[in-house]
Amino acid sequence: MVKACYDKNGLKKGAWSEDEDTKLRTYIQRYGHWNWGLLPKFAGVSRCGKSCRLRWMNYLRPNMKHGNFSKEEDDLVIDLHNKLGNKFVQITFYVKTFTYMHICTADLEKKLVYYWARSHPLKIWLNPLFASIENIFWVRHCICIHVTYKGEFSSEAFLIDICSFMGRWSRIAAKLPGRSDNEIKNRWNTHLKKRVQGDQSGSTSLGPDHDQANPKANLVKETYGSSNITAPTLDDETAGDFWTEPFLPDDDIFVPSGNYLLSPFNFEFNDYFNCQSSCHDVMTTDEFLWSTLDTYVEDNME
DNA sequence: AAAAAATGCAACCGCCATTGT
DNA sequence: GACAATGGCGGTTGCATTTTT
Repeated sequence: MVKACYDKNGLKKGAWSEDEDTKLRTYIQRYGHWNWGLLPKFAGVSRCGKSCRLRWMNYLRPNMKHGNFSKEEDDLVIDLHNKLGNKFVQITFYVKTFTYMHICTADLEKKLVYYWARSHPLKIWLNPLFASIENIFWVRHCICIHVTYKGEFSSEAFLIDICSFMGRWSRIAAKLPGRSDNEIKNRWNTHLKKRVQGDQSGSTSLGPDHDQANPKANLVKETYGSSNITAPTLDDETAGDFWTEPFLPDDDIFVPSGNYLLSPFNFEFNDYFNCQSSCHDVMTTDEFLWSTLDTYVEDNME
């Protein structure tokens, strides 16, 4: 029997009872979770909002799986953990906030882009003599930046995946339906970490350039590989200026033409720099980009 | 059978990001 | 820009359960 304990505000802590679960589940299914801070009071649960949120997200949500992980799930967690080992905070494209505030046409888009960019300042490395930003807008969880190259009459669209900024466990959980980030984290810490360490003992899976003290540097290496592209850094003093150097490699291997789907943090992007020819098709899926845009328009236009 | 140790996992805590004013 | 409220994440803890001695 779990002993009930209470915090200084008289709110219950510790394991949830069936009665509490029922109250919380019933309330959220009927009214949704509009405000976690106020919800417990309305749901009749003597818990803090954070505790309610955690209980819902990790246990009470519909379609949550419980119990043992299948081998496929374990393998997927290991694989994704290997790829997403460090939380991705590397920003590849930068745009100075005010620069595009007037470019956005719809107020909603402006607001969304503004709030996102305030915390994740973007900067695109463009030379105004050669290119200009045509439009910036919101497409589901992505920001789409449409650039036109002057003189060449060509343009391309950069689609930046905001999910790239989610935490590691959340990103893994997104690939495992029915599993919460907390559950996956526990699974990793209690089982999979040992399994992986056992597999790796005596051999290192990290590259010779891997710098254990500097994961960010590794990420840059992994992202840009051995190409001549200069990875912009958040610490760069010049990063405050919009009109900086063009985001182009020193050689002519990577010359943008046509419309590219560039999601700087997904695996296709990384692979692209490592094996440009074989991944070219993935990168030039115009159809995907424009069908996504069509969906966005359908969803948001009268 | 009982005690000790190990394990697993739900829940908590603190920090930081996000959003509103 | 400053501040406050809220939300989300990662690391950790505490306790129930299982395994070992």
